[in-house]
Amino acid sequence: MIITLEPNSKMPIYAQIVQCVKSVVMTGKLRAHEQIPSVRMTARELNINPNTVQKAYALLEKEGILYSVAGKGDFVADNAAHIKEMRKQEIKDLFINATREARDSGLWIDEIFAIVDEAYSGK
Amino acid sequence: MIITLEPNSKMPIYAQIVQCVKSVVMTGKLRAHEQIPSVRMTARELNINPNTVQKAYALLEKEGILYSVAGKGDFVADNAAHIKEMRKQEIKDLFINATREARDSGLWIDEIFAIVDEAYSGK
DNA sequence: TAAATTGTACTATTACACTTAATACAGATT
DNA sequence: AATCTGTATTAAGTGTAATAGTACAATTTA
Repeated sequence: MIITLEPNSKMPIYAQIVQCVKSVVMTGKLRAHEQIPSVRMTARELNINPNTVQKAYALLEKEGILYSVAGKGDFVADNAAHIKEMRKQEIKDLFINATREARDSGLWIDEIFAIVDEAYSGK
Repeated sequence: MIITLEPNSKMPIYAQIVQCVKSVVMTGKLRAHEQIPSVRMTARELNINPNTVQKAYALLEKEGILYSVAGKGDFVADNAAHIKEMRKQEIKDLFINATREARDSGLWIDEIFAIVDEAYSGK
C-alpha cells in the first residue's frame, strides 16, 4: 500500500494523502509518469470517501506533482526537482516558525542548535 | 500593549493569546503574582470578543500559568520555572519534528543551522 | 460492442471548531 | 453607588472536513 494514514494525526485526511504522495515521489518509490492508485481504489483501501482522495489529488495536480488523464488515471509529473525545492521551502518555513517562537520565549540560539543537533543525529 | 496578535496568522486568536502570555511570563515581562490585563480590557485593545480572551485565560489557568481571583483579575502563577520547562519542551518538539522531516528530505545539518541562524537574527 | 474503470463535477448533509453577541451573576474596587 | 473584575450561559454565524449520492465523458478491458 503506497498511501498510508495515521489515525492519531490531527492533520486532515486529505492533507495526509498530499504529504504522503509528496514523500513517495521525492523518495523515488514512484517515478515520473508512473501511475498512482486511482481515486476509488485508494478510497476503498483506506476506507474513506472518494471525494476526500479526489480533493488531495486535485491539490497535488494544482502543485504540479501529478497530472491526470481522463479515463486513465493520475500519474506522477516529470518535475521531481521542482517538487524537492518546494518541499525544501516548506521545511524552511517550519524552522523559521519554530525559531521565531523559540526566540520569543527567550531561548538562546545555542540551545536551539543543541536541540537540532541531537534530533539530527539521534534516532 | 503586552498581548499582541498577528492578523496573518492561521493560528486561532485564543491560541495566539495563550502563546503570547506564555512568552511574556517566560521572558519575565510579567513576574509571579503580577496582574495581567483583564478579559474585557484585552478584548477592547485587540478589538476581539471578550469570550475569546476568556477562553485563552481559562486554558492558561488550567495549565497553571495564571490564577484568577474573583472580582480582582488574573495573575501570573508562582511556578515560572515549571512553565519555562513546559514551553521549552513544546518548542523542542517543534524542532525535533522539523529536523526529522528535514533529514528525511535530504537537508544537511549545516543548511538547517543556516536557516535557524538567519531566522534568529533576522526580522 | 458491452461492461467496467477512470477522472471530474455537482449538490446535500453532518459534524466540529472558531468567533461574535448579548446577558446575567457575584465579588472587589473606587 | 458606580464601576471594575472573573465566570457562566445561550444563541447565532462562519468556515473546514468529511461523507453520501448522482451524473457525465473518456478510456480500458473482456
